[in-house]
Amino acid sequence: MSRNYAGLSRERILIEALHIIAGRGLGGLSMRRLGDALEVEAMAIYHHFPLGKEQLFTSIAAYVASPPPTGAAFHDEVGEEGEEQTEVEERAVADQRPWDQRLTSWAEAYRERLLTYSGALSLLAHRAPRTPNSATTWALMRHAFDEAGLSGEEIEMAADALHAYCIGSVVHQVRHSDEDGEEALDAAAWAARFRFGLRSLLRGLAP
Amino acid sequence: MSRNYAGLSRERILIEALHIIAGRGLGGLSMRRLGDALEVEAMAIYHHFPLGKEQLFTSIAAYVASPPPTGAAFHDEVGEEGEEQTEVEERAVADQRPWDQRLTSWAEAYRERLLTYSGALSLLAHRAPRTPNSATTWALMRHAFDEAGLSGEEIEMAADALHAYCIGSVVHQVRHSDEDGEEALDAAAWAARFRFGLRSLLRGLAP
DNA sequence: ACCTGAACACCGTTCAAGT
DNA sequence: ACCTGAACACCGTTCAAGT
Repeated sequence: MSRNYAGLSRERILIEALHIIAGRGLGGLSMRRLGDALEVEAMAIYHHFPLGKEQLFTSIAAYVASPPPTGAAFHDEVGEEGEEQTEVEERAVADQRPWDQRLTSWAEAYRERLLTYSGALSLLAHRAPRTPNSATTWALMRHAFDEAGLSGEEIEMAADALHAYCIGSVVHQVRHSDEDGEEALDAAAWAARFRFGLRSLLRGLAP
Repeated sequence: MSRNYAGLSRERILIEALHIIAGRGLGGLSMRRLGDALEVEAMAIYHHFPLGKEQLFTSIAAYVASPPPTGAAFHDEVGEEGEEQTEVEERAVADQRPWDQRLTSWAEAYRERLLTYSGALSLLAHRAPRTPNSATTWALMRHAFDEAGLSGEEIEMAADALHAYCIGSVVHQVRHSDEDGEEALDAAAWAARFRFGLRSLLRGLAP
């Protein structure tokens, strides 16, 4: 074929990659299959991800780990503050509920997102992307844990613990929900367990 | 070569695979490279792992996630109670320290093991092996959380939360310790953060 | 700039064959 | 039972070429 300006973009490639991962698992994602799904030769992808599959993986990890209501994750690494981001930050600060309710909302949204893209979960184990809104999350944490009475390094440690609990909960659920065991838990039961542990952790973190 | 009875075994293959993962990462583990390291044709591995690489991965996950002082993880799936296991169980029950100290010891040992084989961490996200001593761990949890005052389903939820926190902490550390950020944490700092969150979680779990 | 197509080195797995 | 060696389909990536 002569011309094939397929309107390829990083965003389209990323979305299609997530489709394939959702359908056939992470191992089912190959550059050739991704090219087929995009109706393009596989090699065309390298024009948008010059560093190849590893770069694609990193971008997927960034997309999954960040909770953007807009397409903030697709902005280039240059950390220019988009309008959406400031908006999110303002909303986070404007939230007048008590600190534990704010963190509960954040944690449940984060869990939801990780669960939605659970097929890409293993990518998060070795890739820490510089997500544009990680600063926003950090601001939210600092604000909430400060209100809770923590100070200095305690805030950092509490934020780490909360992140760890969220990621670990989803990993734990994904690990065990494929089980054929006697009593397999449904989604609601897993959510209840998540909230139980979350409540306990937040209670224990407050001095 | 005519004869090459290389004394191959599931255990030798597993150990060598972990070596390769430690040195070159999970992506660097190929059947052919594994064969080379064992001084054997790659295809010989299929005699010990007939289901191929997927079975090898599951076995690695089982080995990493189980804390056997002996080689308990290599026993066949047939759940015969080995002597070592009963021994471990007795030791766990004989531990006279308060419940939170017992769980702290368990959690720190679990974390240590996950950290030792952190290269295989992503395998744990999608494989829940029937580990021989998972029953032992469960007994320890039940005993400890029962002593803490939890009852019925609360004990299960607390045990899940503890597991989730441990896995998530290691994932979080591995994700971020490769960072080139301004203040990279050393191993001791990460351990301190782990203990801080663990203490908080256990405190919050007690009624 | 954006995409193609052939090529290269590597991969997992099957299968018949050797001892 | 345990391992070899050739073969097959597939993979990631490079590179010269097309528009």
